[in-house]
Amino acid sequence: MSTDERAAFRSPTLDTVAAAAGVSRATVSRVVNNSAKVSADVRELVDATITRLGYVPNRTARSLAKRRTDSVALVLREADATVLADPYLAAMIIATSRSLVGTGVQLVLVNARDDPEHGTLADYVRGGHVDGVLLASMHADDPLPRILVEARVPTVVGGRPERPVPGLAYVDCDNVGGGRLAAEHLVGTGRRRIASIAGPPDMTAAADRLTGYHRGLAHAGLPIGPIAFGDFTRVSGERAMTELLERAPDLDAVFAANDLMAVGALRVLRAAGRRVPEDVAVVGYDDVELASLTEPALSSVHQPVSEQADTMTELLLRQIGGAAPGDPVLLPVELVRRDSS
Amino acid sequence: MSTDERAAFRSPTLDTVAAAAGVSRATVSRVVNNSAKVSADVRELVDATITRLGYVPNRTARSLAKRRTDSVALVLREADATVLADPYLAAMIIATSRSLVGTGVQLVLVNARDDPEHGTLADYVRGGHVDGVLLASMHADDPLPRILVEARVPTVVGGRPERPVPGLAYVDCDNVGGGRLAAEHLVGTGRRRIASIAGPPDMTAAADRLTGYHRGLAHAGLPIGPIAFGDFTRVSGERAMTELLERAPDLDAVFAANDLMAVGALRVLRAAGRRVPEDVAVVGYDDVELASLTEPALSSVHQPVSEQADTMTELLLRQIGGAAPGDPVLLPVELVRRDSS
DNA sequence: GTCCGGTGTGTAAGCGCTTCCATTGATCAT
DNA sequence: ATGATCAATGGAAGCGCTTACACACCGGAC
Repeated sequence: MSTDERAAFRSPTLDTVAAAAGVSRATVSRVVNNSAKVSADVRELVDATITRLGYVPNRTARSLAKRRTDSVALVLREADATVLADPYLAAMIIATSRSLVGTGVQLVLVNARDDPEHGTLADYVRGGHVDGVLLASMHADDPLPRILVEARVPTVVGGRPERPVPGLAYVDCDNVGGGRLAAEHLVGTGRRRIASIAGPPDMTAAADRLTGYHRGLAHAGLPIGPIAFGDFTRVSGERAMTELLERAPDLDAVFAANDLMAVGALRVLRAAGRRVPEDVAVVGYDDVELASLTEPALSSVHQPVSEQADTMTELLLRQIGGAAPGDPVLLPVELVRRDSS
Repeated sequence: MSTDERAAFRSPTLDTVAAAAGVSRATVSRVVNNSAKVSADVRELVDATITRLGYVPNRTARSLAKRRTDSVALVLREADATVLADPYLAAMIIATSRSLVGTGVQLVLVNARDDPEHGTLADYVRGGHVDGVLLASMHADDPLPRILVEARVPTVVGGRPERPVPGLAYVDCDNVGGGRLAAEHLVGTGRRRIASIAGPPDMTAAADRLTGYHRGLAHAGLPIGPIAFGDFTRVSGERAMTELLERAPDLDAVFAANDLMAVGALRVLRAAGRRVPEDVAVVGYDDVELASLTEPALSSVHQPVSEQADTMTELLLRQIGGAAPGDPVLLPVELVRRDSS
């Protein structure tokens, strides 16, 4: 069937219904939006006509008239497919989708790669296809948040932006607290030569976790152990662990800035003949499902992903409704202790 | 900033540009769509005006006028959050998003739970907010595909529908072939008492894998081993494996209909003191990243998820363009052999 | 010089809906 | 009775864009 043919099956419009019910378009519109004063009998008549004709309002037309699309964009700022495989991000997508259920707001998934040159994405948003933007997984140098704020597009960022942007709302998990939690836990179980596999320094989440970890050690009066950097992939975790073992063969614990890298560490440790947790304790971050499936099961800092998504959408919808962006929100994390530490 | 205030910042429209450039709206429109004949100098003038004014076309208005939204829905038919955690589904979402990059078509993620009563979703689609629908993870009794086809909404299903629906396009991975591949592999490595953890019988993918597995055994002249059913979650895999060990303590191989359940089986086997692969060989299905991370690493049937997503979007876009739905597509799978078999 | 076929541009009629404003009867106090 | 008030409805003007159609203008064929 061609587009033309399909057009022949055009569904009834407000006019059709109005004519069939013998009332004006305006009245039908009022009924559909259950707005204002419509007498009970007219309402009933119109409702009946609507179901009889199988009328369903055209969202596009409505959007145009109301200047409101009732949909928001979830923008993923990851060009790299590898990083997109991150289960945390996947969880974020699902959670966001779920938190929108029942609000009548639709979720448009926008892949960052739609945006070869900066500005295109901003234009898209300004094009009026969405009422607001949820920004996930940003990198430090990303100009997008500022652009959006300046274009007065309601925006909420997941995670702390590198530099504060006035009027930019964001919802972060307490990465500093999480890093500290991990350090304190390891110290508390008697570890003294604690190494760390950090994430990419250009991501604030990674930097904050490292900061917290440092603080935890400092607070316990311990020196800062060796640090190797990864990019949140398993392979980079393996590389980092190998490096750490060379630089500090006597380490007795490792804190990895995410679970994928922790899993990599686990493998390298096993290959090197170190027992976990007897010889080396390992703590990961994110608490993705994978963490409970490894052998030994991985201790990890749990992030409230659903809550983060819920908060983000709530802030966004409120902003779309006209409220001020409001203050940043920091969500608490907790350590889930399993067998690896 | 309230909605009203924001409205005050209304961006320039076609009219604004037309007035500023001293031409008609139609001409500006032609330039924007680089359509038809516009003289070089006028085009240049208009282009300049557009950038000067920072004009960006309003997609909603365009959609209304063209009866075309340039966006498609990806509908997830899973009410249950647990199943939504399936990495295969996550991969599907990402892959679909990626395959749309560069087409100018947007992806709207629709959670099935938006659809408490059947019909709502169909209405949504007919509401003209999307040009077509991608259906993922359907269950056998789902009336949606038929409804969509009858409403003449371009639709492509991922996976084989239980009952053939005339005029319904779908893209499936060769589940029968995959099941058979797994069986043949296990037989080929000398296993003789092969058990199976099957998926929910109301999902065609699960049923087909089981069928293929049966055929593989039959072809080798082996009797069909014990079968336990799970629901594609890890926990159900554990339960199933426990049951199988009771019913057939002498089994020497297990084929699980997905990786999550295979991981569950792995744990139960270890707990039961069976060595993998020495005592019991295990093969999973899906080849999600997790499969390469278990200990021992899991052999698994690999599905071409990206290719499936690509094919689906391609078929859909073609259909939206006016082409007939076309024949179902069956994508080949392959066995990835790792340490568990 | 007239007629023809292009070309480039403008005019205006939508696309399907919302919403302001005016209109019409009632209802009520005076 | 008379005007004021109010609820219910209709009329009509948009929302910002596309696109058939008409029109003017041009060069060339006759």
